Amino acid sequence: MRITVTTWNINSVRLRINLVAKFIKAVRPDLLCLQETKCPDDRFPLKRLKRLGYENVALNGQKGYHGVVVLSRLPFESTAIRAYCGKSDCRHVSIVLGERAGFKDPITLHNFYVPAGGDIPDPAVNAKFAHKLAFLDEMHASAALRPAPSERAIIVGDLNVAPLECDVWSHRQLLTVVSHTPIECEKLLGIQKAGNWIDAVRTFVPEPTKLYTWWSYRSLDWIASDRGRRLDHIWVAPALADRLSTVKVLKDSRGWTRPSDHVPVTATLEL
DNA sequence: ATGGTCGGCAACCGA
Repeated sequence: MRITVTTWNINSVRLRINLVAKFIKAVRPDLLCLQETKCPDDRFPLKRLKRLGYENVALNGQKGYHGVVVLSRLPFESTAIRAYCGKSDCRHVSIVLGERAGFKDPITLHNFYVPAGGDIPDPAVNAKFAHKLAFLDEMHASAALRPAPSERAIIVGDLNVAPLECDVWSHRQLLTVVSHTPIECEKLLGIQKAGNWIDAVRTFVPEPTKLYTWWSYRSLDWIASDRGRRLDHIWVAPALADRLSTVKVLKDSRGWTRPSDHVPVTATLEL
């Protein structure tokens, strides 16, 4: 059995529902994890997505900001939502695939939208950056994000950190820019290390090859300047490491009409 | 060196 998992910060699911449909028709992932849906659950375009084949939906949305969802062609055993930093922000949803989906051994999938962290990389003067660091600390401390050796688990999402030098267009110029400051990179890599997570994307595109998943809207010519960052991630637990067969970053979608500033990242697992 | 653009939702906030 083969499953495909996509993560995509859609930056408003209602505005870009036609781009979601276009992506689905081209890629048809089994699991589509979106972030920044910017949509309350009762306004989510459920019918359209069900018609597109996604009958199983784990929603965690709110009005105006944030919001995550897991859309699935396969039925879930369970879903869960975790609140981080004592806030009601919709930044996490997880699902478990099991016997109903044809898996004897369950697979847990976490979908995260880590706070972006504002502009000033100093937690003493920027509460948004302090929130981001606290959020990463809470992820580090979470037992749910430290899978046992036999446990089949996946983390995806817009983690809003580009941890490696080759995850940004200029390591030197971004050292003081939120998303690539040393403290964030250390914290993100610390979470990865504590859970023995494998960075699925870098399994196929190893360092030092440059690879990005986000290009700012504030660029006259995003493709010519190519000042990107790799903010969107797929990590797998050790039990799934040798099951990865492909990873694709759909850079073309950044050039679609009225695009998201993030592009979809898709991993394939042979189970 | 700075400012540049989006989306939500109705004045700015967040990215």
